[in-house]
Amino acid sequence: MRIKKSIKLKDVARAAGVDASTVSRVLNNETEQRVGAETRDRIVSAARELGYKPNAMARGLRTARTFTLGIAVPQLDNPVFTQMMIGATRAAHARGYELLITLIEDMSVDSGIYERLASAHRVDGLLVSTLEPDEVLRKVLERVSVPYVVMNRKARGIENCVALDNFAAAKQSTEYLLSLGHRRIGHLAGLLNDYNGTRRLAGYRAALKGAGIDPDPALVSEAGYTLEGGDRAARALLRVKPRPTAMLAATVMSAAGALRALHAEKVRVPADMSVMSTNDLQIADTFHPPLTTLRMPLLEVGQVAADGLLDLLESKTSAVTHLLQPKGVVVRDSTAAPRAG
Amino acid sequence: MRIKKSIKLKDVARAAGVDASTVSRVLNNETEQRVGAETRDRIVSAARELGYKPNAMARGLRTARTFTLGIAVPQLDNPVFTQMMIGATRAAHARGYELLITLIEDMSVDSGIYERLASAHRVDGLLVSTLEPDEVLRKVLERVSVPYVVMNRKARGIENCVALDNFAAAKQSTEYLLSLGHRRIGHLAGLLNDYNGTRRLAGYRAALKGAGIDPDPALVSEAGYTLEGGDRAARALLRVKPRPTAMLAATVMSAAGALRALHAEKVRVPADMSVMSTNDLQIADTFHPPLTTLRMPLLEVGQVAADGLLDLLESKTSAVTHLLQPKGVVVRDSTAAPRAG
DNA sequence: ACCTCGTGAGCAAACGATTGTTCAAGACAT
DNA sequence: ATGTCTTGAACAATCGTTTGCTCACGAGGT
Repeated sequence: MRIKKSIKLKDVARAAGVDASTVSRVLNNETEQRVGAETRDRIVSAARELGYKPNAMARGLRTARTFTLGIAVPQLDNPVFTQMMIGATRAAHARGYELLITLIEDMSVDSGIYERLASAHRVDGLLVSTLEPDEVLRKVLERVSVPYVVMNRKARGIENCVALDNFAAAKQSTEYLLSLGHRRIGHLAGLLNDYNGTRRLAGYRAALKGAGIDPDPALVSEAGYTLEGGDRAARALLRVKPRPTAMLAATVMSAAGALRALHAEKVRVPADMSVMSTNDLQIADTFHPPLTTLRMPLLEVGQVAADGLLDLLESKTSAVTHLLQPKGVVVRDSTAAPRAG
Repeated sequence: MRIKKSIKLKDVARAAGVDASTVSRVLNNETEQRVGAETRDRIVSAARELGYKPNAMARGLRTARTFTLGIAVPQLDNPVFTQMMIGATRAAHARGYELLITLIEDMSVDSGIYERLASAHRVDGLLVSTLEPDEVLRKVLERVSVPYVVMNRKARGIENCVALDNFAAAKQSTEYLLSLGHRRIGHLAGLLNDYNGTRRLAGYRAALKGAGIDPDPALVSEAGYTLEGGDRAARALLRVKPRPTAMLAATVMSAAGALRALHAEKVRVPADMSVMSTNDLQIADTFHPPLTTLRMPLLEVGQVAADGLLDLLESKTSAVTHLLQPKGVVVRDSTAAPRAG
């Protein structure tokens, strides 16, 4: 393949008739350092003309900064994570950083983020998203030698987290269903032992109480975040008497499972049952009927986390803790008022 | 945040009572170089004990190898690209390489992959997937100073490509529909000016001819790769007389659009119309009815491309050209025999 | 006229690893 | 006992940048 000799600082220096150190200072905008205006011009144009790009390795060695962020996610075939990645890459690129991606399939055994990234001086900081329990996460992260921000959860004992306000999400979703006239609303809960799952359950309950309804524990069924889970949990709710008129799913995937179960049981959506999800994905449009959702700023989680991490690195801030708010209901066709009577 | 002093080669050398150069040779398994067995043991255990990890920047500077691959994709919210990324990360990690991700929104203006990655010595090679026309792609890539492999297409004038055999995919899909008894099969084509789209169309035609059926041009409607496109193209096919009994969509997304249109037009699937897609995605399971597809080795595209690129880098091969084959029909519920008569 | 000071730019030493070359010491043959 | 090999390991240069320091020169103050 093509071999092009690369332009070095020295080449620019020679072209401009100055020392390499002077070129370096000019190109790095050292305002404190004094360089004549005319010399500066000569250097800048020489650099542009030659198409000079600093060697990232050399610079990284000298300055101990890589201008690279690591992002560790457990899956790539889940839109939740890829949305965050999109936000993170945008933010990183906008500030001149690159993104090194690493898949952490099992954090408790695979210490990749420590060994490969942090310890090898490949990244200046880490963005981490994971499904592991808090203690496991903390244990891994305490070995990490660079600043980090945890995405999409609030973990005990970890300061820098950017999470979604899933309490508000479930509350607002439930309130939307209430506003349609539903009184018996079932909840296909996420995992009830994790942060996001418990926050959603609390938000759902808060909305009901706010409407003067006493939450019925029989209407909560743990579905996790999968199609199968949603299917199973929806069937469980169908057996409850009196039957609910609406179901609030934690995720789009579990809502899809619910829709499948409802189709199978010949329950019409939305005529006999409304279904909605506390978060939104593009594929909600492909469902039958298209799924009403609450739009959550998933992309912004990545963006805010990356920006926060960079602020941390540049000492513009000392802590990154955000709780991002829902962005409103996306009304599609899976919700309607309950049938009279 | 935590600052840990990092262990350097010199630290290991001091601990083992030898010179840094000797440590380097041992740790890099220089079989040619002679080092006493006892010394070797002492070094290895000292390195392990101290938890030594070579500084990637320093090594990269000296060796002009970064052990990093760049991967450039136009979107991250499209499973086609994320599947390839999964394969690529697995292959890269397995061979000790990291993956630097970059989003190329518009290749003709954004020369990111050249400026930021190749020219700055941040990557040893590039994996590129893009939707741009061949000429644009070639123009951008000819500036790139590192080896590269193009994923998911065969581009004119570019040697190293890993593509899917979409001719075979469309042919096998069509043959499956034929085997169910369908004779009038519509094709929701991809874009007819790109490589994959034309290959699929050809495969679809070949299958029909193989069954002694003369392809009816009226049964081909360009749908592109979107929900809307699939909806529109499906409606067009419904107007053709006599009406087809099956539709072959290029992608899962356009099939979703077709399902939507068929629901709206009260055409039952699969009773009145079979629908299938020439490629598979997880979300096909969430459709109503679940979509019959052909499984394509999307993940393997990334894997093979990354492995090929690494072979290229290590001079184990001089060219990477693969055409990956379909992996069989995934029968779900959207296909059935046509109704008698 | 001499000393001081400010300005602009070069010198040279890092950063941490790799690698060509040199060197010391023991083995062996003459 | 002397010279030649072989073996094991140290020495030192180098990769391309950044950055502390030195230095030359001209201006300005006394």
